[in-house]
Amino acid sequence: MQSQDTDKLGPMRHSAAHVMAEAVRQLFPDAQFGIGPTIQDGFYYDFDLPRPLTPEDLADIESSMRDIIAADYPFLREEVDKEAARELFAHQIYKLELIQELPEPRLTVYRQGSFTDLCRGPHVASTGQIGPFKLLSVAGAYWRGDENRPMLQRIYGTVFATSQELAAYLTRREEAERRDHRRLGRELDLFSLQEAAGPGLVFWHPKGARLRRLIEDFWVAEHYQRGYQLVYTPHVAKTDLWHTSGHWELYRENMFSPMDVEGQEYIIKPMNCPGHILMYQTHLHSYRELPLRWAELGTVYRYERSGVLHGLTRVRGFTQDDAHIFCRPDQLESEVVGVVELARYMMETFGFKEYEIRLSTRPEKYAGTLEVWEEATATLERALAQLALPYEIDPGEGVFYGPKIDVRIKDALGRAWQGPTIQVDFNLPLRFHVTYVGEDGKEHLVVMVHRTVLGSIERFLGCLIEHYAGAFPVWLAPVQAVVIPISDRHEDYARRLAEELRREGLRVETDLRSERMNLKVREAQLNKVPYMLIVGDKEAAAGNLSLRLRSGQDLGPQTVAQFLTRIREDIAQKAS
RNA sequence: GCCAGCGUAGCUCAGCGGCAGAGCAGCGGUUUCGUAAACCGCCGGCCGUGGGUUCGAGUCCCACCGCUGGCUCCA
Repeated sequence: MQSQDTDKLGPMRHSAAHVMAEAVRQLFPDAQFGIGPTIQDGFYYDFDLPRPLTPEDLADIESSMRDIIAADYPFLREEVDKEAARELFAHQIYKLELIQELPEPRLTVYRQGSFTDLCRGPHVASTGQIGPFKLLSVAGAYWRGDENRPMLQRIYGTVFATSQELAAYLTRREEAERRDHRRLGRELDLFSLQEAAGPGLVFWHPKGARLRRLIEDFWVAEHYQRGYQLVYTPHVAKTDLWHTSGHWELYRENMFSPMDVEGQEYIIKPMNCPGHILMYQTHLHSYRELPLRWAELGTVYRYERSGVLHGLTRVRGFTQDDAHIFCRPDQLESEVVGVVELARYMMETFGFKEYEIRLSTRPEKYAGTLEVWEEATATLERALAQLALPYEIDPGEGVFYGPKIDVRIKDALGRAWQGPTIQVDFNLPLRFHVTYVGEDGKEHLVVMVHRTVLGSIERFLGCLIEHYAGAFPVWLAPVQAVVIPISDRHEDYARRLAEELRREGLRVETDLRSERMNLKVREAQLNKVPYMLIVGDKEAAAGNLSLRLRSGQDLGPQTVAQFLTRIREDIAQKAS
């Protein structure tokens, strides 16, 4: 059923793109046309127009599209040779470029009504078969994705087979907006970004800091348990170090400018690896010591172009949950397995049940020899096979210094986020001459693995906020319970109850404002506090509490012991 | 960085050449209440910043800063 729908949806969306192009040409007869493909949730078409599009234009285009659809023009497929195609699109510079580059001698064009487009198809039989649609937004897009080429105007739209599905899609977008971490970050008072400080720099408010610390504590405990050791390294280092590492040459565009300190140049670190390597080199290492797994919640600063900054997910200062594993070649496979297992455990703990794994192989520009690349890539494949994990190969997408495994996690709305990454590095051990003394008494180059499981704390928290829609499970909730007295005379009891629970290690607040209970319940609910403990005459007399969940459920009277059992269970399970 | 849009009170927004507004939040009071908003009052603004046009500029123009949606890039 699903596949039937998607089978129809593709041609429908592609056809809608053609209809949109026709409508745009009605409005702008001199428009130059780029390409108009289908995408994940709809379609787009790129145009070169004499003036910028306005929201009113979108409405006009939509109504022309409705006319074209109502007229039910058939889509006519036609095969032409390149010469004929060039004539057909004689005034369309972008189409001519496409024709020029297509390898096939014969091309296809599709006509509907008065409009003809170069297109492989397929399309629906006629414009009338296009389902309910909506144009969504206008954006600039470089021709062929190249920032040195002209910028075209792209219109995004979507089509569904039924109006119910279209409505469901639009509702899903609204839901995503409600969960937006930037909005929830403000509403729940978790973090802020401030113009006075500069863009892309995050301020963690007390509640957000609490959340962050809880995640970091969990992260630290898991790492110690799995044989990692924690380290700390400085935030700045002499520019020379970055020359040695190769970052100055290869990563400079992402680095902040050097600063002068007593005539020496220093740079704020964009990565943690050189620091770990310097520590490694403070003494000789025997093959018996390896692997060394050094982890650091390392805060790095990278220059990002202003236009790419976005909430917590793209910032200029962030903390990587970084680790570098120094190991022997024969240890690489088991180390990779260990990292993937750790990553999987952490992701599942945070409620991410679905993910996709990609293995990126050797790019065109690379460090090291073909042999090491092949060996390392094969090792990564063996590790994934050992774990029986399905994965896709991304050819040529590896970093210049080694192949990598990327994990993309899916959140509660099915959106994909960049999660754990594991990268083998052949470059830095060579550049810094990072070695160990082997069984044979000789020096051997270590194999170095860079890995993160959360990516960066900032981005991960952004993702987590949206995943949970701000309603964090009890073990992560900045405030786990709020005690709500019904009237002033229950204040003492409320205080004592909160104090008792805090002594049990729980994060409990009291709401002693001179407000009605209804308001306090409402606000606790809006703040997504998991438990509301309501206390009035009956509770004060009985020494118990009345329990309400943020789901709205009223569980009635509970003893303190009952509540403790319940919440401890939640915390232990890292559930709800 | 590029294209487009947007910056008015802490937040959400109205005002679009002629006296800066509303709701919520905050503060003060009244109310002491049984599971999602009690009532009354008060405070609150270099209308993002700088320049220009005009008798007069939140309002029109220019530049810069920031944000939003994309593009490119990315943890």
